[in-house]
Amino acid sequence: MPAHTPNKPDQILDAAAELFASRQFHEVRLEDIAARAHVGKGTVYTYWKSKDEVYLAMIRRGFAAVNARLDRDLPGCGTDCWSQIRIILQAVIDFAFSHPGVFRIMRSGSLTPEDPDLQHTRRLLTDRIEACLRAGVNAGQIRDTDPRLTTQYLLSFVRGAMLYPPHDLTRDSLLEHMFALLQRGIGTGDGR
Amino acid sequence: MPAHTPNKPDQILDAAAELFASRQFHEVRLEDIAARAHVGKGTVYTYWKSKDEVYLAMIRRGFAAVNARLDRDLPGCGTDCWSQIRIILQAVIDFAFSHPGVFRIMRSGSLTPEDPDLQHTRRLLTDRIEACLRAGVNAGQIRDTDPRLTTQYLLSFVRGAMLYPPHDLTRDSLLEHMFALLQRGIGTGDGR
Amino acid sequence: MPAHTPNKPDQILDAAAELFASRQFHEVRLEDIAARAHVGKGTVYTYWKSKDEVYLAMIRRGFAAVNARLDRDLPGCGTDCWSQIRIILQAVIDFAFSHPGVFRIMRSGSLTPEDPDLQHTRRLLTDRIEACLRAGVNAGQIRDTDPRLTTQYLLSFVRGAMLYPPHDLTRDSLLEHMFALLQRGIGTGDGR
Amino acid sequence: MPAHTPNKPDQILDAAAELFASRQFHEVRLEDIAARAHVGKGTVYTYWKSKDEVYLAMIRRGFAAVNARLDRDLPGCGTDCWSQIRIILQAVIDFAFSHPGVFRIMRSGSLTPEDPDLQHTRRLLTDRIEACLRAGVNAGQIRDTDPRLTTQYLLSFVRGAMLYPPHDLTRDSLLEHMFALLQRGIGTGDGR
DNA sequence: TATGAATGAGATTTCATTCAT
DNA sequence: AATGAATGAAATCTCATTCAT
Repeated sequence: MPAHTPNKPDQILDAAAELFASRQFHEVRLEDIAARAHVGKGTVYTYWKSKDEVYLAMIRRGFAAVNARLDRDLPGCGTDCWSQIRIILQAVIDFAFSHPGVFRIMRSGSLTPEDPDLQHTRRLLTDRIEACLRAGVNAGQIRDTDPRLTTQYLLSFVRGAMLYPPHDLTRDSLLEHMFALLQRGIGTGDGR
Repeated sequence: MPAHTPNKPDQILDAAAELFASRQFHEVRLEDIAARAHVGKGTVYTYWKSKDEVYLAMIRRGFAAVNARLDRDLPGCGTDCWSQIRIILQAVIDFAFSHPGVFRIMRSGSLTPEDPDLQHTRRLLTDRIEACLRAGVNAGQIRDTDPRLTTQYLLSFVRGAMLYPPHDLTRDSLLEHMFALLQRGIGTGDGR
Repeated sequence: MPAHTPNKPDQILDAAAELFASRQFHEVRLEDIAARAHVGKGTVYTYWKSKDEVYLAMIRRGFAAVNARLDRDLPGCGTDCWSQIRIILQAVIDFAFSHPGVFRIMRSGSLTPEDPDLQHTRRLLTDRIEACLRAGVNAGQIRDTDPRLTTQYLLSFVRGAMLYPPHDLTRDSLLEHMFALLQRGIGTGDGR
Repeated sequence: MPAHTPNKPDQILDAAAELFASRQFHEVRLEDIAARAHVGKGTVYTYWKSKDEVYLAMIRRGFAAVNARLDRDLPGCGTDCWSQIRIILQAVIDFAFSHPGVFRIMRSGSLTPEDPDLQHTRRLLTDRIEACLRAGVNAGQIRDTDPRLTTQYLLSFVRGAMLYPPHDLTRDSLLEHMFALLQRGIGTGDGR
């Protein structure tokens, strides 16, 4: 019995993620999700109350995954804001490349109604990025009149790139392109 | 016949735009669109042959509007790439502020199936931006390893800003913030 | 075009009545009702919001029919309470024989939740019977310590008789048997 | 082992009785019954093989209880038919007050399909009442053209009274009201 | 014997679409 | 061209029942 056997809920969310990634919400039948997860329709309903809840759970898990990655990587990278920004970009880009469909939905802004749980998990991520930018401003390494806006840019960068990607896009090329744009766009050249 | 009386198809697309702006595709009933446009359900079908077609028509109209604005404003602004970029940003931001829901959808990447007509209209816009960037590179005013990617950034910037906007966001503040980021991020400082 | 062609709602309630008469609520599929009424499933939903609503509407119509019959017959039968009781019994028995299943349900006491509309229509009938009994008491033709209770008896009589009927039960034999029991049971022998 | 601890099957039927009393068959989930009886869902299936069987068992138990009461009380009350009728009314009314929901269902006439076992148990009760009435007719104490019908009345009386009871209804007031109606309605005045 | 997670048949309900007017 | 009553395919969701433990 391999230790990494996904439990039922994760197994179902994996299936949901794959399907919602390639089709609109209403084009995915709950039965398809169940079938792909190799469980019965009814089993899905033992974990969530409706198809909407499955959808939300899948997105929440996406944000949680990025947050978990940052929990792991940020503490060890020192206090230099540009190092941190690089770590953040790496985490976001890695997730976006691994789960492009989920990442697109995470930034779709079309969840009605926004549930509080999801709102919270998303805020965790954006607050983190914003805090990093503000720290950079305070340290004189960043000049930015609106870090809140820049936070949104950063996430939207990645989504836009994934949406209509140049044919030779790789994780690294995207990372370097974005990092260069940011460093020149809001960097002060200090910090060394 | 006053010029500002929208004709029936536009009236219907206006209604569709308002509704799709705040709810997912499957949450908007064709009946809702008809009701809000003050026409019968059947009338919608005299202009388009399905709900999907109405959705696509609404988005196409969005891209067409931005393109029309650029047709009008770009020719008169000279050949300086930064002037042109400013005009482009202004056009996109203006549209996004006037029709936030439609703009979000125009960049939603969830059109299934992608119809060729729409693909064409969208290309018209992105090609235009890309051409402008490349001209800047050639003129030595822009340093950019991947103008295609930067084109996507530019549009995604706006979408991201509109999605979770800071409370004090205005057309002008967004324009200046983005323009500054771009000019420092990919500008060479030459060209004046 | 015959004037008595039932309109769609009545046509549907007729079908519902026939089916609910012979099977439990959950054994009747909405599709069966629609099929028997020769309409599409969706048509039923243009008139009522749910299967429950159809069920309630059918019962309300039952009470309304008995009330209508009394509206027609009671005014012309004079003020003698025993004549009136006979008219009432006749109306109730006639309805019960014509629509045994519906009548059983009308007295099933198992509607959850009781909707106010139905409660009202039922009260119209029971109040009428009770008023008749009280008038008889006041006129010295009836001796009854609890006309409210007797009203319930009267309706339950009919239901009980229909439920497990002796093989030779007819409208007339039931009417006479009940009338005799009542006249001797609560009559004073006065009034002639 | 205290004698009043209900065994598991009775415990389950008690739970079923409480639930079926206030809701329609299809509104009660087997899971609800199990939960209220503090047993697992599967346990119910070790005693009966379907939800229908539980329902029937509950009703059979109701008739059996009334029959048992009559087995106890009738033998000792002599041969006078009016004493016996009083005993019968008392038994039925007592049961109806203790288990109003079950009694309503016992007389609901909506058991599908009628199972032979239940039919038998019910006949035991009605035959007993009918026999008592016929004995009274033979003894000249009762004048009744159709004792079978009267038997149904008697049970329906109680049901009707319980269904929409006057606010001040008690076991005794109901007993006296019914007894008076019957005695005057079908009594001959002889027998004392 | 007792359990409750898992199941899927089958129910209700919705809503895009049609078409007679 | 304009309508909206009628439709039924197809979706979501429920819950009686099973069965491995």
